[in-house]
Amino acid sequence: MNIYDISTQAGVSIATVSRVLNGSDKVSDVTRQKVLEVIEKNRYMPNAFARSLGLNSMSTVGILCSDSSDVYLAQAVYYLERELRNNSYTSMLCCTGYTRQGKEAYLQLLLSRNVDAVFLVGSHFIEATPEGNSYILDAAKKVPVFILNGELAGDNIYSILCDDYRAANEMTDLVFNRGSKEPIMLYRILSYSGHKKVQGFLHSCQEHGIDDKEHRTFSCPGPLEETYRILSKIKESGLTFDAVVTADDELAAGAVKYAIRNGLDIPGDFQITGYNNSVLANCSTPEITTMDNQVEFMCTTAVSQMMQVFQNHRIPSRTMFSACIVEQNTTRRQL
Amino acid sequence: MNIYDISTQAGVSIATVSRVLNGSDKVSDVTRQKVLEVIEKNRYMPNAFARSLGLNSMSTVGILCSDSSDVYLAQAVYYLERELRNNSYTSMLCCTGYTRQGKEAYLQLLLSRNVDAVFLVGSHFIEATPEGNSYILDAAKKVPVFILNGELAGDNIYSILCDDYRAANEMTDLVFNRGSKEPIMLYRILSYSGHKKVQGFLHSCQEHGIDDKEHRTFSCPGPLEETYRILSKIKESGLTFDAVVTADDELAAGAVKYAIRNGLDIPGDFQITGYNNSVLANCSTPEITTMDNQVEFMCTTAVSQMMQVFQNHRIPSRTMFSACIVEQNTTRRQL
DNA sequence: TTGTAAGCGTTATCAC
DNA sequence: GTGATAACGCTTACAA
Repeated sequence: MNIYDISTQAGVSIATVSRVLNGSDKVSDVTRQKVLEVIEKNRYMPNAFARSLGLNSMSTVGILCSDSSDVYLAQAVYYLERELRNNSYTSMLCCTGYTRQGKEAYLQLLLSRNVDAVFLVGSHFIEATPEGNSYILDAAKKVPVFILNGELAGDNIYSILCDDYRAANEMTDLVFNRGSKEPIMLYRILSYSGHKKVQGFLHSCQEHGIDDKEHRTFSCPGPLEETYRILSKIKESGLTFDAVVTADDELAAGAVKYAIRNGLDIPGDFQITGYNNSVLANCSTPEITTMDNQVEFMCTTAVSQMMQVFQNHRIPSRTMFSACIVEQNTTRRQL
Repeated sequence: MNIYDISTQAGVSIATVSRVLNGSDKVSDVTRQKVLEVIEKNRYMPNAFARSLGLNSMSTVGILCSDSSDVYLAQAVYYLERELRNNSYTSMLCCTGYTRQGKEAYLQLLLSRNVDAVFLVGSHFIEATPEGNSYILDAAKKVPVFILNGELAGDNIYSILCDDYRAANEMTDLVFNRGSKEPIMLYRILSYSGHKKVQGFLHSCQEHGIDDKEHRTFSCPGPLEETYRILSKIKESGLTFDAVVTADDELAAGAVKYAIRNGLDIPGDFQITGYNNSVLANCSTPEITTMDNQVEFMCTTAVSQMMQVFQNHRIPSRTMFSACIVEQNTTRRQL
């Protein structure tokens, strides 16, 4: 069943059928009615491939993320997809893993499918060296690229990101205000946002006269139990600490485990802060003080920027927004 | 830059270029080399739309799920996407929400994009009445439909699901064996799998001589704090219970909260079991005994079944696999 | 082994 | 308002 069959049955040309399908007003009501009837009767649906070939677009965008089962990224993917669909775009999801190779290959894959735009979700995508990011610049020659929670300067590239530096700085300030004398920080890796968070932590330490601050940040890329082990090792090494500022809620949950297993009183002896305001912060008991980095806002902003770009509006190449602290029971005495 | 440009530059016909692109062996090495060179030089990529129009396929499948930010569904989406990509298919993700309307609309949307198959992830898709599922049967007339963790009989429909009845039954048995005298059960809603889990719980209660078992199952669709409230209410109502068997890890985390806030000793006074073996089970302290329902296996199986269907192999319309208990510290005294 | 030409099912530009 | 007809860029018989 194609447009020819419909045109024959309705006694009109395919051009007219096409006009009806695309809501052109240059069709008489009588004709339109007749055509619609035939379409309805046959449950005809126009062929998407032929349509895309003509229009050179399938109203589809690519979402690239390292791992869509990560609680934070899963949220982002969810909101992105919702907003895109609200704007009549469908989403192709590609999980790249964390290797440069994967990221490049799957970006290529999306481009080969002629997507209209690409969203890179998560700061993992940005490498430290310019050559490391050349594949993104290449992609941007074909379609607009939106980087969520990461930043890269370049033509046709738009970065939408949370001010992680300031957020981590404020979070560390909070911990000091609540009585910590010697906090440490746990982060995953020094990705774009990981780096910012560490800097924010260090700056707050500086302001509060912590001398050995450079030795108070620790990478912890592994799963939950590793967080526990790393904290135990830090303790054994002789470094003392009374608060753990972390780069995500899972790390914080690991720190809660450490505190409970060691019989530490939270938040009296030991404060903990998370990041991302995810379900993990609330699953934990006590509920973890965390940072709401506004994933939903980030995603709606990104999609709305995409729509603007498609309408040839000029938009800023960099949009930064602030996060806000959600204080719960790992920094504040429970009510 | 299209196939004509390449053919001109290489001094061959478009048919030959096409053959090279598609790895046909009916091309001489010399010609192939020349063509590949030109392709390389121009960084030519064939137009996906034209290609799909000719082949009537874009090697794309639709993944429909109610909410991809749900920890369990996010896992499933992740594994599905990975397996599909390994088999050279890309994934269109559509989150439908929980209304019948949404599910139907987005299934239509995917079909209108000419996907090669559809995956329905989560038991929410199956309605109690046959009319409620007619839209799935309709879809199956066009493309194979794979239902993950749900079941529906029909031509071209394949159900891959975990034996939730047996799993819940075994989990409840475990709780009895560990000394519980009066367990209760919390479930989200009576979806296909929700129903099975409740039945499994009831059967175990039956076996263990619990008389008022019908009054010991409770729906708890809301977020974490609601679980706490519901448990408090049950307590107030006068019903006593010493174990909570739940239908997912988040419910279990809520039960842990309830126990801790009430100063109950876990697992001595109070046992808790989760479901799904998600990160939430391990984030909690104590770590929650949970059910590994093998999401990864489910997804790889589904995708491999899809590949078989595409090769016109006959495969069973229903595949059920068993789950296995991951016992942790909410049922067993910590080592 | 290579080339010619006929689809694939739309959209869009012209005439009328 | 409507209808021919030419793109769109590929795959694939069939012919050579």
